Amino acid sequence: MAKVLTSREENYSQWYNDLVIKADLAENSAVRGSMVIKPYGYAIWEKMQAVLDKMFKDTGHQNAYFPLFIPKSFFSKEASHVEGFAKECAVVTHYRLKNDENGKIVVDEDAKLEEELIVRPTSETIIWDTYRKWIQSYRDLPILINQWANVVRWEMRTRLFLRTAEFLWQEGHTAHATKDEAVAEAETMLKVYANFAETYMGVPVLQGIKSPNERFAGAVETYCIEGLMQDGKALQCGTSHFLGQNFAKAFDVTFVTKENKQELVWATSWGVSTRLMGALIMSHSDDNGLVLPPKLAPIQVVIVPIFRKEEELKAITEKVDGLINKLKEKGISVKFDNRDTHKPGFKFAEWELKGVPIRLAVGPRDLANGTVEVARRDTMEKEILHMEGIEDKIEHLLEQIQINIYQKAYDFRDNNSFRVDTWEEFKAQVEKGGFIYAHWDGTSETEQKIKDETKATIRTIPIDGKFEEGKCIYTGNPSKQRVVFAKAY
RNA sequence: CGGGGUAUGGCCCAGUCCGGUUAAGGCGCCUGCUUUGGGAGCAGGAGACCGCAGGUUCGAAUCCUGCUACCCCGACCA
Repeated sequence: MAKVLTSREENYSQWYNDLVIKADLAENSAVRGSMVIKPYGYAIWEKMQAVLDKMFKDTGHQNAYFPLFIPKSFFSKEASHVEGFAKECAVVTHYRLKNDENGKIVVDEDAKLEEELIVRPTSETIIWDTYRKWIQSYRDLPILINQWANVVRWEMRTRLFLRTAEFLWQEGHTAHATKDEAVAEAETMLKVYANFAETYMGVPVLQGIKSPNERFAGAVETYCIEGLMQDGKALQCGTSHFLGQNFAKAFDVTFVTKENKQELVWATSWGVSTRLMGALIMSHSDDNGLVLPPKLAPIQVVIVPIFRKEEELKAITEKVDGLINKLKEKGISVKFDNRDTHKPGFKFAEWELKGVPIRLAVGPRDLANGTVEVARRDTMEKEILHMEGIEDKIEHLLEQIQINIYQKAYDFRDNNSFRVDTWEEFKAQVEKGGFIYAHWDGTSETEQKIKDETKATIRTIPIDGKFEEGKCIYTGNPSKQRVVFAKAY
């Protein structure tokens, strides 16, 4: 088989870059750091959106849309928030172009904006400025809103899906009357994300909270789900924030309680982005290409006819037409690849590269025997089955593949999670990769020093982590719980 | 923003050191024939102001100057 991908062993990040391009998911654009998401890649994102959107609505949220542009003055109202994002903001300063004396298009300096506009890196500020107008009484609460949007963070170094200057995401922004309710909301959405990652993406994730160093700018507490990629590096797959009353204070959002008292509103925000595409790719795929979980695959079953003459294709088409309908009735997406411009071998390789979970091949031999060749992408196994009742077997096989993909990723994480108790051991393990459960004294200084010396950061402090007395890996100071360290994307 | 590298048909790239007149090859593309159960073969064909702007020269992809873009490594980050 002709090799089109760099192998993972040879160069993991090159493998990833090759795969994104070759599987037709996305490509670099004319704009530095911004990508074009191609139809096949976007189809996966759309499936993710559809599932998540339903999950959000099932938990009581509604969609809305807020502006792309945020007045600079709004942005500077919450001190730690602005500090966190200031260095990566795109700023709009003018609203008109003109021809200069040489006929070149230039910015019209006369069209300077009174107040500069920030291109949103996230929407807390514009949303909380709006919520002030929406909220007067406890009767107006809670507000449970989500928006699907693009945001811009002017990153210095970018990678397709994992970090781009502009990316797509959803951001939920909720307002509550009590602290407990807001905390519960942040935790609920974390569970939604974890459920989505595991059940649909087949990516096992650790759930926990972020250390202060890794916390979202403006949050009181940041919750996260963390996945482990095949190269042993961690990838944050989603975050949910308990924002306390920070934004309510900054934007003066108060409400009157039943007891007629003025109080500040409690807030949360939560988001997942097209970065999930990166997690999906890096969790399951192999040296032959993408491996997609059936629940998110744009095409779940591809049928490749094997034929010499048009009459043969016609006979095969008649035979598989019924099967295609039966599969569609089951809600299974099928592609009949009847192109006569490519040979079967080419198609096999191409659909493997694109990660289609199941491939059926039907040729003259099968027509004679009433059979079909079934190949599954995750294990690359092939078997010949009778056409009779094949649709039930395919439905079942898709479920099996979904389970197997998750199990494989789970086992990988399990085999790459380590408990480490000495600094020497820790440094050695960081080099090898994986999740490292170690004791930490709870201070930002120690975390920073560990990061400076090893590049490993605290990915999460597990929520369901067992409390256990121990000594900090770095300082030897007492610790009550192991936290998870790893090198991260 | 530091350090390194690259720029030549749609893509990968040779040629650049040492200047010389049809800019080589592979992939892909088009046409035809033969093929089709794991990325087909043969024959023919189209496609390039050699990143941009100057300069040196009889002559520049090649030498000089300036610029721009992209990639890799760091600092920053979902």
